[in-house]
Amino acid sequence: MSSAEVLASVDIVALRLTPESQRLQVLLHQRQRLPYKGQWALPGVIVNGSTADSNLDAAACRALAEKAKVYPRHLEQVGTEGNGSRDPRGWTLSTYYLALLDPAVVVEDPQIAFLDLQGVLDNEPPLPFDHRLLVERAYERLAAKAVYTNLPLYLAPERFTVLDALSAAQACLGQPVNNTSLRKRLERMKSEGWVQDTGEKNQPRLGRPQQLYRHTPQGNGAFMFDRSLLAGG
Amino acid sequence: MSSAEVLASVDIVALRLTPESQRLQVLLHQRQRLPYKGQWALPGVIVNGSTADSNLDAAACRALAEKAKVYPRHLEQVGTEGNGSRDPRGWTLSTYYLALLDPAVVVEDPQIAFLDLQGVLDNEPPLPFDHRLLVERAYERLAAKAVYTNLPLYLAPERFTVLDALSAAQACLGQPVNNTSLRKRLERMKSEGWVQDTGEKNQPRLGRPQQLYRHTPQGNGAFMFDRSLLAGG
DNA sequence: TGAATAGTGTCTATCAGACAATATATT
DNA sequence: AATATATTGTCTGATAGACACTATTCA
Repeated sequence: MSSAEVLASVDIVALRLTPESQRLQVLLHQRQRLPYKGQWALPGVIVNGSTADSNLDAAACRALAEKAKVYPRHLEQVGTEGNGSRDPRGWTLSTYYLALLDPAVVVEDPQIAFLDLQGVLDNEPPLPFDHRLLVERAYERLAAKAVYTNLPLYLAPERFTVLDALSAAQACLGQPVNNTSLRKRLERMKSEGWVQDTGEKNQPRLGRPQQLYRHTPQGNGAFMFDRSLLAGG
Repeated sequence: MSSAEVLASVDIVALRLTPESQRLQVLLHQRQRLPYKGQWALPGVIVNGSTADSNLDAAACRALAEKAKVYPRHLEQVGTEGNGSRDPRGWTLSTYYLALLDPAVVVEDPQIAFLDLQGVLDNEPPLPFDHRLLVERAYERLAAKAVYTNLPLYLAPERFTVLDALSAAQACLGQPVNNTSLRKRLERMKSEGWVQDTGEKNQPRLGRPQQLYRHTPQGNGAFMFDRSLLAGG
């Protein structure tokens, strides 16, 4: 029943905001091979299979580049699932990553699509393997980190307004976020060099123009706040 | 250079507090096989190799049970390292876990030892493979979570005093923790059922007796506080 | 001028943290 | 009584959050 080696793959849960910045979408790709040929699934590759990989993170980048020609703003490993039932081919491992994309990314490949995250979590459409579970875990990671880091900003446009940042945070958390609190967080990040005021403005259909900011991460990690955004429930 | 399958293992970074509750120690085991036979290394097993594993978590439990006959209070997956240079046998994957042990655990097996965590991080003794890196990552996870969860309590004795909880937190964070803040956290946990007052007391050599508490987790996750313990720097 | 939207200022509640005050034991 | 330790209470500071107020545009 068991052998010394197992089939190992890397799967990517790549998220972006819809153009209206209201909802999250998952990048899926239509499988070209068995099993589950033709179904929408997470982009992934076999680790160090027909293509050599220097390490797992490189394999993750390769998966996104090969399958979707997309380069993420943020990429982090979430976990590894391994058991004998997730893949009909036998005992397999999948290390899965959370990737956050620029909302401006375009994909013309018809085998690639962005589907509504909440739909996927509700099994619409159902994904093969345990991909729905992987999506859920990756989203949980994002939601947990959105409470006390700037992770949502990696989903906002290159130059963003306060409203863009607010929408991103709300999409990550799945609930309303206090406008004042978010502004204060942006202020603090500005004073620490993580956000810059571009000086430019964006004119909405009506009303006062919106200031445009730019996200300028100082280092690899995320900016950590020392309080939860959801303290008051 | 590459094949369809890779060697996958699970390694455990199991920590406990020293009897004086001042420092953390890592559980290591003396390797019985090549490579690195005779050296102190993390306990681990080949996933679904000569022994079948229903899933990765089960393999992690098996590693601890087989190698050290130890059962952790808390076990969580930290990450997976995979590359061609970490193991002389070729391209390998290791999924590594953080395990928190009761300080009362005893191990009589001479092939098992608890070595000082800080020493191991300083390469004393040097560990084979990339085990030092895995230890570092697991400890980073613990330190990060100690800031806003009750994770350190899983390292405290079954019935603990405020001082025990304080020592555990300090050992996890690697820096002093405010006594008042910790007491208030215990108060809150008590009001939410996560800590119980046993009514018993412990008499130190001198001075007022210490109240003894018991840690009673309500569910699988950790208790989350909505502020950092280290907000003031 | 009025509607719509953006941005600022003020106040409250909560909790980390410093520190003083009190309680309970041993010698 | 003196000392040591634990525990309680008081005060300050930072910041999330609610909300009122001001600013800037278009129709």
